[in-house]
Amino acid sequence: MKVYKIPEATVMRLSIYSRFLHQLLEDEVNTVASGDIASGVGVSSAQVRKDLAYFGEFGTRGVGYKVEELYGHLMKILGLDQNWNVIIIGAGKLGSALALYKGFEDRGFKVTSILDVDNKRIMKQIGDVTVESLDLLEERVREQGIKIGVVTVPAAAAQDVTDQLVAAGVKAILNFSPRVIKVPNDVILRNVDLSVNLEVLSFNLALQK
Amino acid sequence: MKVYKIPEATVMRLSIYSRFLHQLLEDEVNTVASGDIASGVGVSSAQVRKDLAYFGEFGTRGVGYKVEELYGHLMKILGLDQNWNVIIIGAGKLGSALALYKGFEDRGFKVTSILDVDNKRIMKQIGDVTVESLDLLEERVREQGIKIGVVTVPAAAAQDVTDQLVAAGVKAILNFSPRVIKVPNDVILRNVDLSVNLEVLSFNLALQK
DNA sequence: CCACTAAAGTGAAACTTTTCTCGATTATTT
DNA sequence: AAATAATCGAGAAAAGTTTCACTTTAGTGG
Repeated sequence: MKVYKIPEATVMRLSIYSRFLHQLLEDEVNTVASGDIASGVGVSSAQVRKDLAYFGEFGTRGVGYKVEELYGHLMKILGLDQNWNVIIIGAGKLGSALALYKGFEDRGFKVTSILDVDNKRIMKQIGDVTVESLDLLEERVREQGIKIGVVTVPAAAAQDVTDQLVAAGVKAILNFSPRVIKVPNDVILRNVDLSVNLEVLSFNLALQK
Repeated sequence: MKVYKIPEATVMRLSIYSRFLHQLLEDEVNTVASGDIASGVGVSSAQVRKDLAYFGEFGTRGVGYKVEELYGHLMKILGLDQNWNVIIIGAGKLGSALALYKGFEDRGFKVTSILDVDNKRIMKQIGDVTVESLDLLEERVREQGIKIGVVTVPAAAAQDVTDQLVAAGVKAILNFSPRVIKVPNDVILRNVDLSVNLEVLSFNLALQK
């Protein structure tokens, strides 16, 4: 089985499957068929099986998958069998909300640093992290072994902050700013553009009128 | 030219192109080639032309596109030649951050209602909107002509809140809760799953190790 | 222990999206 | 006025993704 290139859509679905399995675990369900997962998350059963097939054979023909076992596999595949320290740059409303977002902690992401340039925000307490100066970026990344950075600064500052994260050795960046930013090839970038998402809705609404 | 089915990826890129064009407008650039847009937002020039081709012929061969004109077309296509009133359900950190998010206002999305079930949040002031009881959902949707709802409630409440939005006549939903929710066919749904995004990063980091 | 049923796994087909290539058109230069 | 350069638009090709249909295997009931 070749694991050359996994479609990003597959990875996103795996993440969703894993959360669905977690629900099943809590309900003490032991086995689950691809069709159950499929109807639970709104895809086809063939899709579920194809997605899993990239990584191995986890099921038993005629029976299905053991929930706990498959869940373990998925968490491992997603790299969630470990904890990740995360740094957030930008302590505005969005950065603060993300820092306090329970969904991250539940999945093994721990926000260990929040930095900002604005003196009014520095020293502010967010959860159990204190906002610090952006000058400490490199130091915090190094001492906390941070691989993942989250950018929640205004568009104008996004590229600059990203460059600093890259220079400090961060390997993956989640960008919430509404600006296209560039990173070297060996750094993984994902954009969560809140406006784009609303605009896709707007487009579809305008279309059906 | 058939406008039967536009890929969602195309719509998302149009949104990004339009913001890039807005920058050019501010810099008083008059014309732009598909290649300029392409390198500005990190796609291929053929991709830009194909995306635009779904909607018409906006350029001049040998020359390029008039920035202002193309910008106007894109805004129209995206349904941003009008303002949209938006209701947010869930006045927690994330809901509050979104309500105050400047990027929405800039693009014609106005948050006119924020509702919650929690009495501790009701009456709170967020920007110039006061948090109100979820009981007012139908009333506010009706009187404010709301088509777009944003769900920022905990996973357990997401489906229930969504059903209420649908019942009230909302036609498009942006779901931030980490739960797969179901809507009728005629309602447009988009999910912004913050954890999924981090997990895609985690997957790729784990892969390259 | 054999027939039957359920469901995973898989190769091929269908479909979708992106990239390539090239003819057409416009502006510019000589 | 003709040659040249730039760049769009579109059909074809390529690549990628999803769905289909079938084969295989494990468990179950007679």
